Parts: sequence; structure tokens; C-alpha cells
Amino acid sequence: MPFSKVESQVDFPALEREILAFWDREDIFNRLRKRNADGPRWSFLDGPITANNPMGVHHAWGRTYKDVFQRYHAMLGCHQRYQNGFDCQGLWVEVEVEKELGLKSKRDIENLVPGDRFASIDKFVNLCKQRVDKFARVQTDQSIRLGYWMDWDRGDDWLKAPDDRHSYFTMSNENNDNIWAFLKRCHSRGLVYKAHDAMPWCPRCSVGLSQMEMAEGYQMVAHRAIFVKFPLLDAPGENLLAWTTTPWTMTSNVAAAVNPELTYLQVRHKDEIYYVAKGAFTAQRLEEQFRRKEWLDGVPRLKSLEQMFKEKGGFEIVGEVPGASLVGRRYQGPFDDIPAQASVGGFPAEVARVATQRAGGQPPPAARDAHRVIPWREVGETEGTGIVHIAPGCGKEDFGLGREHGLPVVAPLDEFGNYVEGFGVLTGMSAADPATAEKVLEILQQSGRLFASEKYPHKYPHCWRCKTEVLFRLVDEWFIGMSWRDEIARVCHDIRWIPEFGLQRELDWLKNMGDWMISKKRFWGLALPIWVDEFTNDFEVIGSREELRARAVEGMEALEGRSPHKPFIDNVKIRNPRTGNLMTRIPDVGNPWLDAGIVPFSTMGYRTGPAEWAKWFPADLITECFPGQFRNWFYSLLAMSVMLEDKAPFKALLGHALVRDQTGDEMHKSKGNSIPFEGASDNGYEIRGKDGKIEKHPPMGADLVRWMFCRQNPAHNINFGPGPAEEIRARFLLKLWNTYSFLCNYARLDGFDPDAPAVPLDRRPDLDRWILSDLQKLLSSARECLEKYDISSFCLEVERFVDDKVSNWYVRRNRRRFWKSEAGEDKTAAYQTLHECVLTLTRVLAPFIPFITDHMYLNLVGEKREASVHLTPWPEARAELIDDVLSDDMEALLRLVSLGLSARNSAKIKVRQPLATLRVRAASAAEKRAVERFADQLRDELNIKRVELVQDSEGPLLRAEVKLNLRVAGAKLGSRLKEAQTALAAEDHIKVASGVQSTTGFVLNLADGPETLTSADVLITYVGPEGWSGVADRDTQVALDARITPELAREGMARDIVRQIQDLRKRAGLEMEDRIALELESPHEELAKAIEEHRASIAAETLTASWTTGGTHVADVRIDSAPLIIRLDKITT
RNA sequence: GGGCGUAUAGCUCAGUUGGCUAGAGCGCAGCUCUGAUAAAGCUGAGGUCCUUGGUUCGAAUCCAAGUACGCCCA
Repeated sequence: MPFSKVESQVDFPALEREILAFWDREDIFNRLRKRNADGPRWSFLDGPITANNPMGVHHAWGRTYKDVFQRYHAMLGCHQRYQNGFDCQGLWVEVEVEKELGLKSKRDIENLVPGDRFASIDKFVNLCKQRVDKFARVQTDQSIRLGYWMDWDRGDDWLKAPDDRHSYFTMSNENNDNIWAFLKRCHSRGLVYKAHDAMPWCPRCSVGLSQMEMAEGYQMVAHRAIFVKFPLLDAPGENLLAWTTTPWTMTSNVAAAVNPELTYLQVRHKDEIYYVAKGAFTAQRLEEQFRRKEWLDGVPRLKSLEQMFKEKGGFEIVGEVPGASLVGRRYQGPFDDIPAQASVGGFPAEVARVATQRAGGQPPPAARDAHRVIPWREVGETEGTGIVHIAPGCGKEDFGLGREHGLPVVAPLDEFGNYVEGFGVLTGMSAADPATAEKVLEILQQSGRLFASEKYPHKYPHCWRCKTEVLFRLVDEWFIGMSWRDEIARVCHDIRWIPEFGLQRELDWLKNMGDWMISKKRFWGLALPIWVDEFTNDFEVIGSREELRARAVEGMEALEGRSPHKPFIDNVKIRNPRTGNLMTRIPDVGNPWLDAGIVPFSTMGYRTGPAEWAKWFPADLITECFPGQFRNWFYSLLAMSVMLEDKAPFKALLGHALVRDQTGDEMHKSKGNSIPFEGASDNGYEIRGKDGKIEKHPPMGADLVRWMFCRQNPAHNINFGPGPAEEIRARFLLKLWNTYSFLCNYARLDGFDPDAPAVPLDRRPDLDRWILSDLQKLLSSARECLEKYDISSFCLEVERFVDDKVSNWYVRRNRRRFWKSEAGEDKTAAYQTLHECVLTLTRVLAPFIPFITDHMYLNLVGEKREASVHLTPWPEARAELIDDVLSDDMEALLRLVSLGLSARNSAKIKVRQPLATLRVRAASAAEKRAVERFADQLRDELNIKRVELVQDSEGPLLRAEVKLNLRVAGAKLGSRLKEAQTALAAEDHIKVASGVQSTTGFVLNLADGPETLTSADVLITYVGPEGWSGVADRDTQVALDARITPELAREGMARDIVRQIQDLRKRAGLEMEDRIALELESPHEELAKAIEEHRASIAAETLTASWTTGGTHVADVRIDSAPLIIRLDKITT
């Protein structure tokens, strides 16, 4: 039985929980999948979510999109995979597990089981796996609550191995094998290589950071910057003046770089000469940042070099030389007495060995013998001295320059960021420790090499996970050469990027990126399948577990039945076919974007069922949060797919921006402005406002959260919070709900049968045919928008349809058709029309707000029904119902009503007071038709007796009256104001009115010259004939007869009386259909007369069955200040 | 330094291939309606469509330069 009573107060979260239970109980999702099993395929590929913490409300944006498009395609009958993905491996999980265990460093992990490194790593890796499982479960439950329909793991599924679950896990064996195959393919093209490089390195995590990771962690910090003297060997008393923000790297100085194109000054100061770039000497360093307050507290404004020289006792500029003339000059380094500087070929020994090998057996000189000036065009004059200290073991560019110029490398740090042996008193000290910088300063001070020091604020990279400052350290890492980037760029053009600028972003990244560093010196991750012969440096890349099994000569037994993770895989050895030596796997794990990028292959059966795979590849759509992913997931997806198949792995990409708080600030747990998912869905949540006060807010429910994301333009950040939520709830969800509840509650009372034969369209009134026509238009646009993946446009259109059209016009105009007591075709038509609108809305909105729509659907349908709205087919527009002329006419009517109300407003007569006549001068054919065809609507809506259409031949209906706006025009005209007033009065006001509103303004000629008036200078009123109120909008004019005759006044009183009676009925607790006995009593003559005149209509409006005296419910009210006593009683029959 | 994006009412944002007097919501002011009622509606005030130049009969829209902000890269 449809139409159970609908309360207007609704608890959406509770309703949603009931629907969740219903879906579960009735197995709706699986019924849907079964129904679509033979349908055309629609391939969605889920980007794996990091299973490391519970979801926040920001995760719901992308997940809502994912669900919307899958549900939409399900309604179209498409067969889908519904596979969610979890990203499992990587440093972020390790860091959280470390935190849980209270570990401080990599060494602590290796000593987790004291004294047993193997067991320690095994234990740690297992804890990482457990953490992933734990949060994958949490996120699964949260996603289910969001209404996200995927093939979720439930109950015992969680006991299965990752490979056997419904969601995919990037730690699975299948994922691993596919990545191995990818790497082998890269190796077969000669792209895999190992390199020494000075890389950004986190001393806490003991791990190198890739280019993509480093980009995430820039923070403003102040470093001790130093100006150091490099005495030139060929000219005693002359110094290069070098500058650095990383004093610890001075120990490893090898060269100094100048820009050969710049001019350098010779500055004499205390009997010595200093070389400094000319522009750098006087540069007001970081002055701009200082002024913009991009600064740090406690850091003084920087001094120019000139100022420093002056303060230290004055200077004299004695010459200028081109930078090129400095190139090649040799100097004495700042730390030449330490052993590391004296080591031939570089330092430490391994570095010297590799360099010697590279140079064909001839070792480079020791660093202290290599100091000279090298040219570098990148050297600038805006910071420092224009002379850059080069330490190839401590910086990326330095390393590159060193290689270019054949310089030795001095690498000072171990994996914890401490100086190794060979650095004198500094050995054992941490480069990250500010005290070390002070020690370096002290040493340079003592040796007379320190010219000056300062605190220098700048953006410096930090470890994006643990926020530790990054150091640059010489390491050997494994890379995939990206010389084939053009192949990737080519397929980018095959993809539909939404927003479109995505393509440009991706191409930009591809153009600028370096080689892909794929190794990580950590524990929890993909085991890189690279086996090395330590004696010859031969290496091999293994392409699968089967291949490894075939090649393994030891350690394989222990790996069988285990996932290919550390530490067991580390014991597997293979033999070098060339030398017969044992080959050992490199200890590194892989970059986690390898894990995520392979999923178009690993999750669709690339290795195991190529025929099936080909049916799902490439995916029709992926959708993720934009920022970051161009260099992360999108990049790895594209790279891996191009390497394996030379094809884009997806056809369309829908990206969205970030979730901000409702004031536009970034959400942070620490700021107290982030919203946990459960808080938004069910529990309510607290946020800290800008004033620091904590406010509690009720839950929004999943549908509201979803709708807020759906209606948002994906290219823009969303300001999310209780304010916008409440606004959208009131404006859209409640409007929809109120309309639905209006329909149900009346349909219930009237016993409306939704399955009864339809009243033919030509027998339904214009209003019915209009709303049905506009409904069809909405449906076509729904289809169009969804095919373009543009849901925000559609959502905004639905909001307008529900609010402006259905709720505010159709229902309001038709209320009486539902109220009237007699049944009949007109009433049935009204019900059928509104029912169709609301029912169709539930279907078209089902993908977006799946809970509310299903609840509504189930209460709206009769015998002809599916078990759930989600089992209904997508509603297609019926072209035969579209009537464009009718839509135009209705729009014209709305405009005329609005003008009429404006006219009433300016006459200050309330709508309840009936008036005699409205005259309309129409500006368009549609308006003319509207006046004729909808005269009854106009009369009713504006409470007037008569509507007249003025013919064009009758001339204008209104006169414009223009007066100077004294406040504005007075300021402009001054003493000429009086004259202007007179002159203006003499002008044709119609012409003035149109003149001031044009772009040129209206020119008024005054005694001492013309004055141009604009619309701001005047007040324009449109006036009708005496006693009429007129309003104009563009060329449409309406005039309202504002004269209230005594008859009209009494009729107005009668309406007021009705309202007061209705009010009393309600206060007396009567039901809508209850009949009453009524008494009206007033000593006021006109009021009494009004009662007598309108007794019949009052009775009809208020369901008065008899007139009596002495009712029990009494109200003492005033009608236009005239006293009235109302007494009534419910009649019980 | 390079690339991409954004700039429209006090706030948040729509504005299609260039087209009449640039719109909405919130907020503000004044009202109204009243059996969808702890709901709803109307009217109004409020705009240098970032600036300058160009193309055009016509520019918020297209082009160029500049400014500011955001993101990415170096």
C-alpha cells in the first residue's frame, strides 16, 4: 500500500540507516548485478585509497563521483566490475606503525626482535600488513555507510589472502607479479639503471625522496647562512666570497661556480680583496618577501653585502672583472686539512672506486687538489654573492656539475645524516642538528675563513611524511630512464580530460620530469626484482614468481606460500649465467606508485585471462582528486600502460579539487576544522571557528554530503561545513521532501491509486502539461550531462526544477485541486501529474542521493514496481510531451505575476486585499498569449477581478517620472542643483528615463554648459493614471487599479476572517477534513456587513457546516483594527 | 624564472557558440502568504564583470599586455 503518512520533520541519517538495512536484507545490490550481468560493459577503474587511517569527509568527494557514475550506468543496464582498491604498501604505513611502536629510527625497526634482524623485519612487515587490513575494514564500513555500492568484502572475506578478496590490494601477489613483468619489460629496453646521485634524503626515515615526494614538503625555515672566504692560490690576499645556507656542506667543498656572463667586483676591505658579483653586492636581498611579510618571527631583515662591508670597517671598489676571467682559477678550500679532502679519487673509498672505474682507471684528484672556479650559467645575483660553493656529494645540481667537470665527489653523511669517519671533529655529528652548523662556524672562524653569518629564511624541503628537514646525500638508487616520455605524451591526447586543463598539466609534467627513481631503502613494499652479482655488478630483472622459481638456487623454499615481501625474498639467490657467481637481490623496496599504476593490468586479469582483460581495458573512466596525481597516479598509470600496451589505460579522467572548511581554509585535524566522516554521516561533529570557539553540529547524513559534492564545480575547491550544508539541506533536500510529503499526505487521504489509468494529456490543464514538458527537458539534459561526466550542471538544474518549478509554482498554483473534496478527472490529473514528477525525480536522482530516493520511491509506487528505485531503468525523456510554446508562455506568466506583485508592493496594498483591474502592455507574443491563456492564474495569484491586455495601438500604459536623486546629484551639481531640477522637469521624462539608462547617459543643458546624468543621479518612477500603480520591466508594462471600493474592502475583510478562522482551527487541533460549527461576532458595522455578504464563501473555505453560538474554541482578533470574536466547535457525526 | 588556472554584488558562486537593462543563494532592508506551516514567498538596495589596449555593428565572454591570488615545475 503506497502513501504512508510522511512527517515533515525528517531525520535523514536515521532514514538512511533504515535504507541500508533494507538494501542488505533484500540483497538489492546483488540483484542489480545479476540483472545487468549480460549487459554492455562499462569499465570503471577505482584508484586505490591509502588504507592507513579512517576516511575523512574529504574522501567522500571522489567516492561519491565513483558511485554516481556506476549507479547511473547500472540503471542503463551496464555490466560492471564494482571493484574497490586499497593502496597498501609504502612509507606512510611504515611511519604509522613506527609511531604505534614508539620507534625512532630504521635501526630500531631492525632491532624489534632484539638481536635478530631477520625476525625483526618479518615482524615489522607483518605489523604493516595488519595495519592495512585494519584500516581497509574501517574504510569499507565507512564507504558502505556513504552508500557507495562496490563489491565489498564482508565477514569472512577478511580472513582470505589479499588475492582472494573482492577489493583489490596493491600488496597482492598478482599486483607484484604484474609490476615485475613491467620492470622486466623496461629492462629489456635497457631503461633500468643504478646511479649514484646526490638525492634528497630523510635522515629520520633513512630514505631517499623522489622528485614527486620532495615537491610535497616545502616549508619555510630559517637557516644559518654563512659567507666564506676562498683564498685564491695565485694571488695572495685575494678571496672568492662564497655563500651557503647549509654550512655542513662546506666540509665537502670541491669547486666554486661563477656565472661567466656576470661582472664581478674586486672589493678592497682591510687590506684584502674580495670577489663578489656586481649585482649581488648592492642587492636588497629578499626585500620583497620581507615587505610582504613572508617572513619568520625572530629573523632580522637581511643586509646587503655592501652594508656588511661597511659595518665591518668600510670598503673600496678597486676593479671589475668579467666572470669568465675567474674561471679556472684555483683556491684554497675551507676544510682542506680533513682526511676526506685528501682522499684521491673522492671520498669515501667506494665513491673513489666508482669514479675511477667511470674515468677508465685514472682516478680524479683529491678534493683539496681539485679546487677551482667553474662556469655555471644558472648562478644569479639576487641571493648570495654570485659565487656558489659546489659540493658534488651534497646537492643535486652540484653533483651534475661535478660530473660535467670531472670533479671528485666527497660524500660526508651516513644514512642517519651523521658525518662518517674522515671529517675530523665533526665525525659523528648530525648534519641536521643546528649545533653542527654552529660548530662549522666556529671552525671557520678560528681558521679566519668566516666573513659573516646571518639567519636566512627560505622554503626548504621536508620529509612529506615525518616533517624532518631533508638533507642531500650521495646514494645509489635505481631508476627507470624516461627517454621514452614522448610515447606517454602521445597517448595523453587520446584521453578526455575533465577539466580540460588536465591534459596540459600532464604534458607539462612529462616534459619536465626526471628519470623515475623506483627504489626505497625501506622494509614494507614491493620487493624490487633486481638481482646483482656483487663481483661484476651484472644485474638481472626477474619478471614473475615463476621465473624466480626457475632461476632460484637457494632460499626459494622459505618463500613458497608466502607473499613476495621482505625479509624472505631477500634470501633467494640466483646464479649469474655469465660468471657462475651467486646473485643477491638488492635490499630496496619499490616506489608505491608502481603499485598503484599497475592496477589496470593486475586487477583485470592481464596475466591470468587476457581475453577477459581485453574486455575491460581501457577503463571508460577514472576519477580522483587532482592535486598531486599528475605526477603520481595518473603518471604511473600512463607510463606503465604505455610500456606494456602502448595505449592509454583509461578513456576519460574526471578530476576534482580540494575540500576546504566553510571559510575556505585548509582542513587540518590540528586546526580543529576537519570533519570526520562518521561525524558528518551519523554522529555529529565539532569544529573550531575562526574565533577559537568550538561548536557542535548535528550530522548531515550521507545524501546531503553526496549532494554537496555533486553540485560542486569539480575544478574549484569546495568550502564544506555546517553553514553550506544547512543551506543546501533547506533549499534542496527539504524542498524535495516537502513536495513529496505534500503529495503523499493528500494522496493517502484521497486514496489516490498510482496504477489507475492515466487521464489523457489533452484533457489535463496547461499547468500539468507544462510541468510534464519541463520534466522531459530535465531528463534530456540529465542524459546529456551524465554522458559528459558533468554532474554539477545537472544538479543545479534539478535544484531549479524542484524549487522554482515544482514546489514554488506547480504545487502552489494547484493546491486547491488537491484540497477540493469531490473526486473527479481534474483531481486525478493533478495527482497523476505531481506523482509522475516526484516519482521521476526519485529515479533521476537515485544515483546521487540513493537513500532518500529509495525511501521515497518505495512509498510512491503501487503494484507496478521494482523492489528498489535502484532496480528501475534510467528514465528517458518522452519527446511527445515537450511543448516549447507552453514553456515560453508559462515563463511569461511568471514574469507578469512578478510585475503585478511589484505593482502591489509599490501601492502598498497586501495581496489579501482584492483589487479590480490589472492592465498589461505585453512586450512579446508569449506575454500576450500568457495574458489570454492564463488570465485565471493572474487573477488568482494577484487577487484581482479582471485582467486586460492593452493593444499596441493604445500607446504606452505608463508615464515615466524622473526626479533628481538629491543626495547623489547634489554632490555632483553643487550650486547648479536648483537649475537642474527645473530644467529636468521641462524635459520629456520618457526620453530622460531611457537616456540615463543608456551607456552614454542623458545630457542636460544648463546655463554654464551641459551635464551628463546617469541612472545614479535620478530616481525613476513609472506612474499609471490617477489611482493606478504602474511598473515596467524592459518593454513590459503593467498597471494596477489601486482604488479600493467599499465592496472590495469588505471582500478583503472576508479573506482576513477566513484566515483567522483557519488559524483557530489549527490551534484547536482540528484535522484538515474536520467540519465545524461557527459563530462570528463583531460590533463593527462594515465588518458585520462583510460577514453577511460573504457568509457562504467563508463557510465553504472553512468547512463550516452550521452557524451556531457559543462554541468552545474562542479567538478574539482584529480585522483591520475592527474587533471580531470567533467561536467554533468540531462537528462529530 | 617557466607553465597552468582563477579574478563577476558584502560572502559563496552561475553566466552555453560574443547579442537586449549581467543572474542565483546567503546576508541586509521592507513586506507578504498561511492546512506543505518549526515550512514558504515577494519586492528592494547592492556591480568599474581586476586594469589597459585590440578585434567586432556589439565584449563579462574572443585576442594581447599588465596586476593580484592559487597550483605545478625549476
